[in-house]
Amino acid sequence: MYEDMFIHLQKIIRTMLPDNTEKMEEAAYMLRAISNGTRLQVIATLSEKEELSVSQLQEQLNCEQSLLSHHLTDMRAKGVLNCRREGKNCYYSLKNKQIIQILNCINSCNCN
Amino acid sequence: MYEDMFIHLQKIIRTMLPDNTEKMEEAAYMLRAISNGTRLQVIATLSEKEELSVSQLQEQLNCEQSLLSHHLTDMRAKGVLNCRREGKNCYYSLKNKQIIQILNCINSCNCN
DNA sequence: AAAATAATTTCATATTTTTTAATATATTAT
DNA sequence: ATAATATATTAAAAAATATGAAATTATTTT
Repeated sequence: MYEDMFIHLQKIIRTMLPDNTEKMEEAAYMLRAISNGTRLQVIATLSEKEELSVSQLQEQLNCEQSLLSHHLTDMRAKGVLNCRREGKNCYYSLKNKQIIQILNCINSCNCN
Repeated sequence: MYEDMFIHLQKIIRTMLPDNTEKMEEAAYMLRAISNGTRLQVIATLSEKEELSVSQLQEQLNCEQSLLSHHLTDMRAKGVLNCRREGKNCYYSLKNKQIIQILNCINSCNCN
């Protein structure tokens, strides 16, 4: 559905004004695609391992097969992840590594 | 409940590893506190106007009274917003302006 | 071709989140 | 004290999301 969720979200945020209800809804919709423990784990794992099959992810995350597949399918549909089939396996990777920055930027803000 | 959602989220992210399920869940929980159109609107509006009463926000966002109140109450509980009573009015403000950076950083990342 | 493996899909259920309506509380104005 | 205004709370309904089980598809191995 979405080519690249990060770029998409970025575009929305760039052009959004507080009173633009639609844009805000869309940005929220994108954020919700990652606002889940398992999904954050997927993102964090793939930021380290580059590419992993569903079963490899399953092992790492200790997540039930079907549930993980549901999450992966949806994250792919929303442009968070990429998927490549090789034989029996499906290898998932981050569509855009910059998505990690959503986490990193929070990390690197100089607070007081 | 949470003193400052941003700081809290920051701490979690700083110390989180892909395999730390609990931390990931907590980070996701925090992100969900802002992954909603109305809530993003509140944040964006308060980043411009500093402090607004519920009815002022209501007007700006064109959001039903009770619904807005629910959102505000929850965002306050999760440390996103601050609230100050003055007479009949309750003035809400961002607890930590850096929360805008969650949006801004997405905006300012140099892509590809 | 049958069995095995990897992953997705479908469907039903559970849980969470959002929304609405009605009521309650707190403060100020009359 | 009563009425009016601003906001919060409670309770219920509606909508969205997450979860798990079973069936299905795709590919490889035997």
